Amino acid sequence: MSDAALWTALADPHRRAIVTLLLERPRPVGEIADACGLSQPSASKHLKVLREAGLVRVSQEAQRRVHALDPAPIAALDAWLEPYRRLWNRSLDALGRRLDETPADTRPPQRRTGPPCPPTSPAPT
Amino acid sequence: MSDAALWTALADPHRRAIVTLLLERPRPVGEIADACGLSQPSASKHLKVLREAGLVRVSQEAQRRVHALDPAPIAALDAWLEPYRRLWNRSLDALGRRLDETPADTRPPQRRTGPPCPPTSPAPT
DNA sequence: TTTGTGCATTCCTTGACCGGCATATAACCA
DNA sequence: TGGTTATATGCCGGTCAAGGAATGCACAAA
Repeated sequence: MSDAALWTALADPHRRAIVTLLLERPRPVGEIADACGLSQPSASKHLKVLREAGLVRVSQEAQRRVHALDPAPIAALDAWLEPYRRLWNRSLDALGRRLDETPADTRPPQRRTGPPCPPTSPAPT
Repeated sequence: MSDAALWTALADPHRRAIVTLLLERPRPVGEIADACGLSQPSASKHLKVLREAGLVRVSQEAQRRVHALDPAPIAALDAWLEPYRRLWNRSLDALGRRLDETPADTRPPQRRTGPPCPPTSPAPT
C-alpha cells in the first residue's frame, strides 16, 4: 500500500467514481459495474487495484463479494497535501489583507468561495 | 485545468517530487532537472504537464524560465478529499469512544494522532 | 555577427495500462 | 450431479505516457 499505489489507484477516473460510489454504502461487484457503466471484468480489475492500495475491503456474502470503502489511506494523501494547503491558506490570507487595505469600489468583485479547510488564522469574511 | 489533469499530473512520482521541490522556492528548469535526476527535456515535459494542470507558473528571467508553485488547484483535491476525511474522522472518533469505554490496561497504546485538518462542520448526514 | 546557454519540441522506442472476450473458480440450488 | 450466479483471471489488441537523443529557438555575451 505504498504512496505510489494510492496515487495510481486514484489517478483513474473510473476508480475515483467507484470510490465515490462506495462512499454511499458497500456494494457487490456487479452493482458497481452497473453503476459505473463498466463490464464485470473491468470493474473487478479496478477493484483489485483499489484493494491493493488499501482503499477498499472485501467481505464475502454467499457468492457475492461486497466491497466497502476504507478511508484510512486517504489520510496519507491528506498529509501530503498539508504543506500546500498551508501555502494556499497563506496566500488567501494575504489576498484578504490586500483587499482590506483597498477601497471597496476598486476591488475585484470576486470573493473567497470557501476552501474546504478553514484557514489557520482568522480570515476576513 | 480539469480535475482529471490535476490527478494525472500528481500521479507521477517525478512530478510530485518537482512540486515538493518547488514548495521550497521557485527554480529554473535546469535546477529542477538536476535536483530530481531528470534530463532537461524530461524535466521540461513534466513541467509542461504541471503547468497545464495549473500547478506551476512560469516567469521569464533573461534566458531562464523560473517555475513557481501555484497551490490553488490543490484546493480542488482537498475538496474531493473532504467526504473521505469526514468518514475517516468519524471512524477515529468511534474508535476513541470505544477506547474510552475500555479499561485502560486493555487498550492498545495508540491514540488519535490528529488528522491534518479539523472537520469543518458537523457532518450533515 | 558569432558563439554559448537555457529551454522547448519532435521523433522514436518501450513499457504500462485499459477494455473486451473467453474462461476458470467458487458458492448456491434443483 | 449438473446448472446457475457472482466474481476473478488470462490473453489480446489498442492507446497512451515516459524517457532518450537530436534539434529548434530565444536570448545574452563577446
